Amino acid sequence: MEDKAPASIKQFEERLIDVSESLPKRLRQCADYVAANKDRIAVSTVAEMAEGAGVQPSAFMRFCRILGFSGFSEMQRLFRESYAGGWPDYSTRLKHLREKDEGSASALLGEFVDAGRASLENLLKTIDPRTLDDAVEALAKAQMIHIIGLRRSFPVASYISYAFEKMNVPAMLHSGVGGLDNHNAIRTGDVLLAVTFSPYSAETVDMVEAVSARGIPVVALTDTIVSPLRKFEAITLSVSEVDFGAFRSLSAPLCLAIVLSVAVGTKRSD
Amino acid sequence: MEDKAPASIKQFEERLIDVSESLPKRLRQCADYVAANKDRIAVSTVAEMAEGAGVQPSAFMRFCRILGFSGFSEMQRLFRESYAGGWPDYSTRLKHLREKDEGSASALLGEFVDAGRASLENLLKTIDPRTLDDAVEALAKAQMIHIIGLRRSFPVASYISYAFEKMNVPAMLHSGVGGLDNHNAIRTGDVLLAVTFSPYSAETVDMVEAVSARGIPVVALTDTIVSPLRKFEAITLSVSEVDFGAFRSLSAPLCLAIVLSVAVGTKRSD
DNA sequence: TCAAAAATAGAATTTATAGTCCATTTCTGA
DNA sequence: TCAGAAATGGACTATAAATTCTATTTTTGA
Repeated sequence: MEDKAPASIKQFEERLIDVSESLPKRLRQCADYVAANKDRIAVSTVAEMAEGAGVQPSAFMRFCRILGFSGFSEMQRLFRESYAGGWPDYSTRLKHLREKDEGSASALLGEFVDAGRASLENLLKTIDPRTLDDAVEALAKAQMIHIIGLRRSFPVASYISYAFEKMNVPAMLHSGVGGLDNHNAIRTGDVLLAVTFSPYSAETVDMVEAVSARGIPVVALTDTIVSPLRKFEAITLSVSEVDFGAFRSLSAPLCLAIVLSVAVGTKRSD
Repeated sequence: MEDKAPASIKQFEERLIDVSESLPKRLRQCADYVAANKDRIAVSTVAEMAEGAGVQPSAFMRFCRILGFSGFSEMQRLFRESYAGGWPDYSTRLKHLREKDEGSASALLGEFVDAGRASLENLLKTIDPRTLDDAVEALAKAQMIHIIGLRRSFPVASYISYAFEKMNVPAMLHSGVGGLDNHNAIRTGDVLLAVTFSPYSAETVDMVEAVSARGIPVVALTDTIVSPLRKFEAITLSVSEVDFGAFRSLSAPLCLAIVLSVAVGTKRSD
């Protein structure tokens, strides 16, 4: 009843405060319980919420209506969506895009910008500061930093290499030019910084394996936890970038890469 | 199948890593999607998860079983229970990071993420759709696309090169390996795609000049309007990236680069 | 104190979602 | 190349959850 449903958590909270003054007993219990347990809404059933509030499910339903929702489900949707951070569903959006705008370049731009922003936001949420610190620490102590990252990961690797050079950090980019490998350049006291994303290039995985076996520390920049680099003892920073079609904009990995570089550069200059 | 269900997120992750090596295609997709979107499990239905992973719901069910659960619900319960509801939203989280020890790696991360987001937003506002279309048009008509971008711009250039190759667009990256230039590879009918940001590398500017004089079309990806490339007749896409300290995260240029690549690739395949 | 209105509890119904089954396709190894 | 095994897609069923309905209780105000 009343007007329309809150469209954001903020609006929801305002509405809750508004309304809670003038509520009868049971509905008041609902309001109090919800206020204290907002985070449960996304993952509970009405029955559970009702029990928590000490009321009947039907009472809880009435409460949802008073807040302006059509029912519990609608209210729950608000919380579920805002939780997952609005990770957009790209495969379907891409389909739409194809049909609608015939993939006009500016429409594409909008999608990629969106994907990039979501990825960056997610990066902030998922990176563990401790692991990041460990990675910086390890790299800062290295005599020399070896960087590998091929194919899709090559832009990231090359940017790290550029940044290190600018900051006078001794680093070597293993780009495999001319098929010349330089595995033997990696010596005790050095650290390997490996960048790889699905599909993981065999060369990178091999190098990590070989180097790791020799007891040389490895810092890995990869996607998700199922990356093959997990097998080895490496300090692993995982970043997930939203796919859009077959491509990713690399925003998040690059952002992390530059942070890593600057942090290492700063630490070393102390 | 297998033994018993994981009893914690940690066990869940271990299990996921364990099995993910040896999974067939569809189940592998499930594993990858789940690894990258763990937070979604608590608030999604099987149908949604399956769609996200690009598989049938029944395949996703099989996947849950392989992980040791009796079905999706049991797996979901694990995540719902351990769901602490931790959403400090993006802006408050960012504030925290900033306030926390200045110069720590995570604080830096906050700054770069923010800079990246701002740059992307700005990109959307400043790109002229007409110019973008012109650029796509020109590149799509090219017999061969030559790409140049050195130093700071090299990651962008190399990513474009990667994307073109994936989409079967004939392209050549002029990376200057070994100081071997291949200026003569650029022939009538080709187009040059030049990427350069301040400080503009002389090699790139020279190449644009030479090529432009021969009447070969040039598409330039550069920053601001004072770029030296302005002198030549080029289709110029300008992107400004927010600086943070001496470095930029390249989010915006890369985003534009990938859009350009995908648009060109799509157009050519018609 | 009593009648009317509002609120509530619990059962009944509807809907959404998980979970199952089997025909078809795709791999694998001789 | 082919037979057997594994994997897959999609329709089907069972189940759990949301929602509605109504009889009963509680509150309100004259």
